[in-house]
Amino acid sequence: MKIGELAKRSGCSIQTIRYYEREGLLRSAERSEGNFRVYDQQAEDRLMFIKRCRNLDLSLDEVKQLLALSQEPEAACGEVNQIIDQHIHKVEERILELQDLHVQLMRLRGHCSEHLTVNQCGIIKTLKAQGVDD
Amino acid sequence: MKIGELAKRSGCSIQTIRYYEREGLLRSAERSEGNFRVYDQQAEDRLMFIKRCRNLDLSLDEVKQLLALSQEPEAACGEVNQIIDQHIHKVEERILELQDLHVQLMRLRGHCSEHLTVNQCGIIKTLKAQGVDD
DNA sequence: CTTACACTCTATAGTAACTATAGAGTCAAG
DNA sequence: CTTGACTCTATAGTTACTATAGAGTGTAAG
Repeated sequence: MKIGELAKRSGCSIQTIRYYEREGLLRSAERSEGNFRVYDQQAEDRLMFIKRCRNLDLSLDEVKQLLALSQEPEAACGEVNQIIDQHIHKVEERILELQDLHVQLMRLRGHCSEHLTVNQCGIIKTLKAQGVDD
Repeated sequence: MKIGELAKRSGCSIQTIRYYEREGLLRSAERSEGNFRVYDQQAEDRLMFIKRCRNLDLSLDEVKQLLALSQEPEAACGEVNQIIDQHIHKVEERILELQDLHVQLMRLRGHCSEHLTVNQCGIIKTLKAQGVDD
C-alpha cells in the first residue's frame, strides 16, 4: 500500500509517517518505480505500535527504546518495565502539579466578582503584586 | 539596573528577558551609552507580572492579553475573568486526560510481572496488538 | 597603559513532535 | 492529452525558551 492508505488505516497523517521515517522510528520504506513509498503489513504493525505508545503520551525517544527492545525477544524485559514505571511517575507528578495549579487558579478567580473595572479587578491586582495574595 | 541584576531579582534568565522584549511582552528597554539595556522599577514590576502569570501556566499570548487589559484601568474586567476561566477549564481537562492516561498505564503495567524476556512481556505484547488489552 | 575579567550585545540554532506549504513529479481515467 | 488525485523533497512555522559564537563594554589590578 502507499502512504495515503497507510495514513487512513493508521489514523496518522502522511506527514507524520514521513516524519517517523526521518526520525528512524519507521524503517525507510521500499519505493515503487515512481519513487512512491510502499508499505507492507509489518510496517503497519510497527506504525500502530508507535501510535499506541503515543496515545499513552510516551515520548518518541521512549518509543524508540521500546521498539529496539521489542526487537530483542530473548532480552530481559526489565527495561521495558522501567520505561513504563518512569512514565507513570512523570504522569503522577504532572497530575499533582496541575492539581496544585488548579487550587491557585481557583483562588485567583475568587478575587474578582466580575462586572468591575480592570482597576478594581482582584485578579489583576493579585497578578500585579506579591503579598496581595488572599 | 542592567539586565543581569534584573535577571537575579526576578529569577528569569537573561535570555528570557531579552526574549520577552523581542516578543513585545516587555517594552524595549532604554539603553546606556554602551548600548546596555537599563531597567527601572516599572520594568521589574511588569516582568514579575509576567512571571506570576507563567507560574500559573498561562501562555505568553494570554499574558500579553492580560498585560494589555491591565493598561486600561477603566475597562470592564470581564475579559480578564474569561481568560482565567478558560485557562481553568484547560487545566481541568488536562487533569482528566492525565488521570485517564494513568489508569491505562497502570493497567498496561499490570500485564508484566517483571523478570521475563521481552518475548513474554505482557507490556510489549499489549503494545504490539490491539485486542490483547486485558 | 594594558591586560584580565565580568558583563553585555546581536544573531543564529536547537529543543519536541509535529503541521503546513511550495513546487515538482507520478499515475489512472476520460 | 489533459485533468485530478496522489506523491515527492525541502523548508518554515509552532511554543517558550535555552545555548552558542563572536564581538563589544566597563572596571580594577599590575
